[in-house]
Amino acid sequence: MTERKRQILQSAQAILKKKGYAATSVRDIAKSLEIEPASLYSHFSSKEDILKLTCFDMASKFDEAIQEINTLYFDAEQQLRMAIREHVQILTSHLDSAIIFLRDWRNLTGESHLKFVEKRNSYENGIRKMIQTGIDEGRFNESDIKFATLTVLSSVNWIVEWYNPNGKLNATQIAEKLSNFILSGLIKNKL
Amino acid sequence: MTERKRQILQSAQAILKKKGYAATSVRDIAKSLEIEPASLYSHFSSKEDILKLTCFDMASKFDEAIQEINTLYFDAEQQLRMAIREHVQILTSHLDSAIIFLRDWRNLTGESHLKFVEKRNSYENGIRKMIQTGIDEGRFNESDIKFATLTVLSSVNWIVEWYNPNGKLNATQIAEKLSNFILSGLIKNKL
DNA sequence: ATTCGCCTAACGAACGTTAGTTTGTAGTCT
DNA sequence: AGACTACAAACTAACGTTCGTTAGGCGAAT
Repeated sequence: MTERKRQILQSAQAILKKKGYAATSVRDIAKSLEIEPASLYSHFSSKEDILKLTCFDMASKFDEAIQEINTLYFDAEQQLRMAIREHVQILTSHLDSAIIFLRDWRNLTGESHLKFVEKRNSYENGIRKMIQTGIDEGRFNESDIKFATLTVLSSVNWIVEWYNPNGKLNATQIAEKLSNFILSGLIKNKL
Repeated sequence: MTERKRQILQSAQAILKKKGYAATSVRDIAKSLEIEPASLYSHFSSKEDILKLTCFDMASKFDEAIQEINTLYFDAEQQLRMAIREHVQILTSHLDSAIIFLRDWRNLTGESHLKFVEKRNSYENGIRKMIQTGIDEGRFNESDIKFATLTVLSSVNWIVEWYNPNGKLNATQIAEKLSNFILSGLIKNKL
């Protein structure tokens, strides 16, 4: 990927974040770069190509994070804390891409769509396993495991809807607070 | 609203839910009803009209729910539990509309957009007040109040992404589990 | 001499919407 | 009972616009 391509991609993502993929035209993207629409096709093969790159780029980041965590032999609580921290870190440090990744992946077509869903399920599965381990270790409350997984992911993902890079909470602080919140819902009371 | 109009609206919402507002054409909607695209304009003034009706209909439901709860003088925990239960109930019993409401409101333009954001903030404020009351009463942990509010709403709203009307958990059960999860993150440990 | 980035020009398709008309049905008057 | 009116709901046909994309060329840098 050339420097210029990355530059264009970034500019495109800023608009896609604002307007959504389907509501954004190739001409919108070109305009923001002050080039002609046709010029984009020197860098990308199609509009969907931009979406594909964005979505799978983000998916890889999450993939790497969870795989790295899994190679470390921590207990379930520590693993989950790390996963949340990494997840928040990825979301907040690539906010534009993150929003597109979470909101617009549905617009992927054909094989890309299938592959994406697969990757997403695989990540979800990774989180699920951590929670399951916590239950097996007797540290987490027994609960509907799918429910717990999705609740965890939802609180984490919604961050992108309100996170403000200039706000008073930085990514690390958010991750910390969120971890505490989530884990207090999972961990057994020590009576 | 005539019976036929309601019927068309429902059919339209089913497609909007699947494809998203921006990616759905007037012709798509017409096709599913087996009528001509132009015929839709006997019932709606524009494509956005359909979106407007859907979004503000849902907004009213949430509005009514929170106002009713506020007239009951329960303590913060009870209020929040009721709010979550009602919220889940509304989402799950109007799943198509709910998804459009949560995902596509950004496509509203002009005054509608402004008004919607206003209504949304007002609801968010209602939840925030409940949490604040809980803190003031000394029952909830002190915490960043905005953060807490958004985390609560996020876990609740994400339900629409995975809720299955034919799944093993019904709306009431989900509300119950979710309330427990959320409140265990808010309520002070009784040491 | 080749490649890169961009251009102009234009394509066919799909878009939201309109104007004006037809059809079926229900109620009213003779 | 049959004719007349009124209205809702659909139709046909088309409008101007915007869409994603392609073909082919031009200038500057390597």
